[in-house]
Amino acid sequence: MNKAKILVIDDEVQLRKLLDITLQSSDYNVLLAADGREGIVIAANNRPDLILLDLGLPDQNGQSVLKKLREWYTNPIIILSAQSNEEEIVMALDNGANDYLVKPYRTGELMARIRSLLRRGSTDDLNPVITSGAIVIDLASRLVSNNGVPVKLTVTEYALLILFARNEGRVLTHQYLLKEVWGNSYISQSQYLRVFIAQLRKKIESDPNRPKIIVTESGIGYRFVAS
Amino acid sequence: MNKAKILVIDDEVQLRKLLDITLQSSDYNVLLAADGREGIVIAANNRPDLILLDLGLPDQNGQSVLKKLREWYTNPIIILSAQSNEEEIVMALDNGANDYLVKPYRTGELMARIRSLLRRGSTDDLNPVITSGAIVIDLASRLVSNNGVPVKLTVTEYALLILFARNEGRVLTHQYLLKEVWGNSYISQSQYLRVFIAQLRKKIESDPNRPKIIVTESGIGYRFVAS
DNA sequence: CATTTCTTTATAAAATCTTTATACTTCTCA
DNA sequence: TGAGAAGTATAAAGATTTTATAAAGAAATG
Repeated sequence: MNKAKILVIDDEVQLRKLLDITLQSSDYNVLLAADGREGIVIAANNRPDLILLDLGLPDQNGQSVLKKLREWYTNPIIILSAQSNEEEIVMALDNGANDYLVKPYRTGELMARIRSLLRRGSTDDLNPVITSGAIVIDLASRLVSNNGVPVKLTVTEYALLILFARNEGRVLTHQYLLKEVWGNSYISQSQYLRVFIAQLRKKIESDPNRPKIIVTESGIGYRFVAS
Repeated sequence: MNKAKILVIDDEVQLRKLLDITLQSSDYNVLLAADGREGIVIAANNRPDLILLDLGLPDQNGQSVLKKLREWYTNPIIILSAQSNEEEIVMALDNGANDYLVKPYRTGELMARIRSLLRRGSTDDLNPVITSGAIVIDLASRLVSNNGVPVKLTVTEYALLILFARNEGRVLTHQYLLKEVWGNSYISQSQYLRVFIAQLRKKIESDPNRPKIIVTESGIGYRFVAS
């Protein structure tokens, strides 16, 4: 899964920095904007997955920034504000905010609310898939298929295939493959590797005698070729 | 546009009545439940567009009601609670709540938050039912049937099956399954898992010796295959 | 207390890994 | 070029690990 992008629009430097650190440590990609105008520009260019918007912005009324964003921006927007009067909250929510937190807010709660909003919105569940010719590797489901037909791989075979797929086009030496899949103590067991390469080819190559996906580089190692 | 249906689950009569009146005057259809058990039943039968859930319920822990609802209910859930401690809020949000309001809340704000949540969502999804071959899992009524014949499952078996069904096609590791169903301290008890998998297969597979629904991925875990 | 469900243990079966044997390919250098 | 060496491919047998299942005792349920 890809890191979610979060845009923070806040005029206070300290708060911006604090949020930056907090969000980064929760493994989000963070974008920062110091005022509404800048926020709108960055949002338009980067399409963040979520926006944290401080209502007490200097350059324009926060509510109008919210409205402008909502003209085209459909992902969640959370309002952070020192204002706790109901009128302001209701207006923000009716202007398209998905949540409203009164400052000082609690970090854990903010993070939970962010998770909650990202959870639903993430309809574009991009599950990472690697393809080479007829074979498709679905990393999230740990599923490999050849021409749509599921291929059953053992743990070791799968580890080997993944390693190849991740280094598509590159020659991987025997030592490297043995070290990565079996561990340091197996580095000299190259016969080992051959047995598994043969098994893998039997399962994914259309003609195992003339391999096109896992190609031998005599004396060095093997190479995974995607078409 | 049709009136939105809102289910209120709250044990206090006065609050329930107050919400009933407030919501009706905002032109919603209101359903009322006095405890978690009743709430789940009404939710299953009526598929409300939104649920207001009071966490201080008498019959069971509110968080567990929330979890049970979330097994199949996908529309917004707003938590109302007297508890304002962060832990409780974070837990509720992570258990699938879309919002959390601390009592006493302001009516106008609650209404705005309801509008906000109804604005997006309302992707009226059909029956939360999962099928694989002859077996049918009705998540809303917690009913499993094999060729139309009801299958009797223990709580643990059901929890396991649900976990599989929600991750159809994906390989679930032993550790993950053990953690989710039995808790962190059971992570290494994989023999355990095998016993329950065997039991489940005996109940739902047409030929338990050649399983087609719960497939073994040797060395890793199991995979649920829907047809 | 009877019944159901959970937990543990034992053992058989299956799948996978490891090793061995042998044939095949590619490379090297007289 | 072609014979030997080095490297590679593959099948298959044996060893090991992982999985399936029954069954018996413990705990929970009602």
